[in-house]
Amino acid sequence: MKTKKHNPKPEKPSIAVDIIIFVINDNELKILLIKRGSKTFKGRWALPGGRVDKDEALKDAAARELEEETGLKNIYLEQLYTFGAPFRDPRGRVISIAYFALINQKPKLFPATDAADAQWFVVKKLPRLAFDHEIIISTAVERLRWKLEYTNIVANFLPKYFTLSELQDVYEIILGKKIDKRNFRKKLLSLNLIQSTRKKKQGVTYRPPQLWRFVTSKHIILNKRDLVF
Amino acid sequence: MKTKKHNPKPEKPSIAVDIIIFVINDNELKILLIKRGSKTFKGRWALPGGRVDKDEALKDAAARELEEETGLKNIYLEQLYTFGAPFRDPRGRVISIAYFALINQKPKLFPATDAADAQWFVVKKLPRLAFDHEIIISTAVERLRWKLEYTNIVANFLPKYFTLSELQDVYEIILGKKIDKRNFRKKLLSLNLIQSTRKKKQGVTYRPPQLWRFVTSKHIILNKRDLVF
DNA sequence: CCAAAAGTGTTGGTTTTACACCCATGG
DNA sequence: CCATGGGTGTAAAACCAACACTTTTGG
Repeated sequence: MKTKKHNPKPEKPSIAVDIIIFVINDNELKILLIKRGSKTFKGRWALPGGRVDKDEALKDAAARELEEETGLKNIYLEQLYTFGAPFRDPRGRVISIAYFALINQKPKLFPATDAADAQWFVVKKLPRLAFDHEIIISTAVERLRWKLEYTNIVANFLPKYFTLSELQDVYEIILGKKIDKRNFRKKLLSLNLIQSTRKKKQGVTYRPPQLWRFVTSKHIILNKRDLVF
Repeated sequence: MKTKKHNPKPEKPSIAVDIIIFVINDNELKILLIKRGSKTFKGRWALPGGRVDKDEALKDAAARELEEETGLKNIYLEQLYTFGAPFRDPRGRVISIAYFALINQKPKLFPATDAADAQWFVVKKLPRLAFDHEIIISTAVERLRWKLEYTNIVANFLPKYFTLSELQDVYEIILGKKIDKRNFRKKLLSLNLIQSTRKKKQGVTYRPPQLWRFVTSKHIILNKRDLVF
């Protein structure tokens, strides 16, 4: 084989970021979707996202879009994957770098001006989506499940203080299966990711559970074998 | 917080793909680097890569660049990460989608016309590199190690028929540690990824080892606990 | 018969899984 | 005293880590 000089048509596609914002609410894993107001895919639901500014880092663009929709700053954000199929956007080529964010409560929403509406959807019951957003979302869910098992990423879904049952609930909701309570506690405690505060949850009508917190808010990658339920 | 309509300067950066081509050779993990002939970073070594054509899928662009440099087709290619820091390229904004490729032997090289040279480098002893390519490479090595432990990706480094020692060598080289031979065999055989051919390797001056092959060339994701040495 | 690498099992320790009852509180 | 979820231990099975000698071939 001889090298053919490759020359044709280098193009300048548009660059966008799309964000999957995950939250746990009402015992469900949910994501935020925006109802499209502009003509392409008008009325369909889509991931929040937008253009990357000049001299703006990709992650900063994602953080900005996140803040514009939710008002939240300093949120866990991770680059997911880059979607660049030639005709994924009917208006012309758009390469989208997808990020996902984890938040610990539903914020008030500030739907961007080109959106007709914004709503939280249970991940297992999504409406029809615009573009290739189904694939982006399922990639994100897969990654989330995966990282739940070998990082301390779960911390981002919880308030500063939480009970072991609340923590277990998050695992069960995302992994989609029941975990034995004793085994769950044994394992989590053995990892030294969380520590007991000496406080108890107030105002419950049953035996008050202890409150725990994560030892660190840094992202920790566990030993591969560690967190498999 | 009120939604500020976000409008300023959406730009059209250039899009490129960069490829980390891994091979195992002389008991070392190596990658292909290109010596830059054009003025920016002239003389420095860099990853092979190039522009994405109009209507060309990102992975196809990576595959094309790979073929242009090596003549190889139908190679395992996986999207690694997207690097888009605003000033990573001094000529202007370039967003690079990095892919990595695994090949099972050094091919003849066809250095592209804008390259002064192309060479294989041991990953642990790289020269100074252009752009942010150190970070791209270390991200790739990390991913490779990780995937070695929970997929059958290792198959791509081996010829169709191979011995168990050759397979073990690949693991040891990439993971950078010795593995006990008996435990290695026990575990690998229990996974049913490989099967014995009834043949033996010819022309060796010692007890001829059995030849094995992978049951499938499809990418398989193992049970998380499975392949940890 | 020598050199070289191939091939092969056992044991002890650790981890995982499965499983059920009593406790502390508020009403 | 009832309802509610909180909190706790044990035993069997599976898995992992450490370890050394015999075999087959070519020269």
